[in-house]
Amino acid sequence: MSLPPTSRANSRTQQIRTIKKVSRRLIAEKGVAGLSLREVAREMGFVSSALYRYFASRDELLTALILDGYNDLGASVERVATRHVGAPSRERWRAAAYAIRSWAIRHPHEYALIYGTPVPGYEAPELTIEAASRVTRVLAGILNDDRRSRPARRRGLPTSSREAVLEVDTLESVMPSLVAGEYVGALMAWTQIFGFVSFELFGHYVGSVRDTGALFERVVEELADQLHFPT
Amino acid sequence: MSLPPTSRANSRTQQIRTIKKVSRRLIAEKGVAGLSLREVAREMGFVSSALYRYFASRDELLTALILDGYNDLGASVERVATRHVGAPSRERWRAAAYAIRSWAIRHPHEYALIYGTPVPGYEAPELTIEAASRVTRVLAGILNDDRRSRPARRRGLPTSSREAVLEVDTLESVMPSLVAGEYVGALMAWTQIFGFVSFELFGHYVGSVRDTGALFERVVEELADQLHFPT
DNA sequence: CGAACGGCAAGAGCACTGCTCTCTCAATTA
DNA sequence: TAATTGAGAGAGCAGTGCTCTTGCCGTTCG
Repeated sequence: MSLPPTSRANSRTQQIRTIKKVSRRLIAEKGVAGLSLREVAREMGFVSSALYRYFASRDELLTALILDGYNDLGASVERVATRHVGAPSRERWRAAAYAIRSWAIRHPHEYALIYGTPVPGYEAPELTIEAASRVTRVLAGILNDDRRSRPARRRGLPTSSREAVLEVDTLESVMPSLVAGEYVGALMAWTQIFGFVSFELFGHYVGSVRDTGALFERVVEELADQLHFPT
Repeated sequence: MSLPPTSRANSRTQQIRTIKKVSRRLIAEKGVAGLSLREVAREMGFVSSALYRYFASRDELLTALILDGYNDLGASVERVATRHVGAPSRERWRAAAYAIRSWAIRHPHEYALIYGTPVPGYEAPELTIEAASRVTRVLAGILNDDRRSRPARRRGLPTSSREAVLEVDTLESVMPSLVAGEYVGALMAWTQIFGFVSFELFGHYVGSVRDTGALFERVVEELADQLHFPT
């Protein structure tokens, strides 16, 4: 039942990695609710109580998986945005948007895990919000780069009362070419994409939308218009 | 332990009503995951197996609650839209949008139940999609009434390739003054509101948005602009 | 009027869950 | 080499959804 000495010598982080890997597979197969510590343990060939050496509770394991989810999605979108650096803003924007949707479609259960109903009595550990903001930062970054690259056009967006809407602390230094009103634009575009993907994945478009892919394309273009990316 | 004969005479539908009422309370207190048939039974003063006379499974109870949720939200939005019939389109639109958000804030767990992660292995019974579409229909209805009331302005929206995106069967007869492209507009506005409310309720704006109420006002106005509701 | 019927609740029990505790044994460190 | 630490085993608690059998009681039918 026990593993050979070579894998017994596996480092702690190695074991944690395996636990999360198995958990992810189980979640992908049977959804978040179908994840059971006992089953993970069973698959790894040891007893359930042993898992508590690595994670203090099921919720702690879930939190770790959520964090990984945010980071995986975030990294995926960042990668695409980096690959398209220098490309026309609209194209970069498209690429990022498609990357989000495609990640969600490839990992529906993980998407549900991070953007669906908060699992326990809903607690958002500080750690996660940093990882969670990676997507937003990429989108805002694309907008920022666009404005920096064509600094002439000042759109008449009054920023007076609108700045109060946001927490600007983390923003000011990072994307100087963005006025707060434009940051709101990026945030709203992200909100729209999130709404779309959630509706699509959770089946809320069934019965009204036939070709969700085509609709998404259109939504992305419309958002690009709203963000004033030149055609 | 058993109830007095008067309530023994309660009709079956009455019992079902109580079960759902207690369930809703428990969900409101401890979230969807915290709903347990045994606890419902305990609160009603009888044994868990008795509940299976009324609901074949926990999932069936949940499905019933989901249906009720859709209908409650739908009715709430319809009521507001009806109350503002004849009012300027923009005002009707505002009222409907605020009704959605306020219902969600008042029933966060029920909102999570119907728009969060699909609970079981995710099954969308045909029954629910009708109830689920009530909100969309109200929003599209507002748009339809607006276009009917000022039929002159034909915006140059090419509807050729865009109709293919939608299921138009249920739509054509119900809102004749809407071209498909505009129905998409209503659908997207609803998607945006859904995304906003979900982000707000599930804590995804924590750390970036300070005053969500103010931001929502702004979003509603911007959507009204996009839908071409006159100021 | 009495008997069969049908719905309702009780209770026991199965298989499962998360989690805690103690015990043992092996590897690592002093 | 001896002491310390860490990891897994195993039993056990309280809780879950769900099933099956038993018995009660009001209604309905012969």
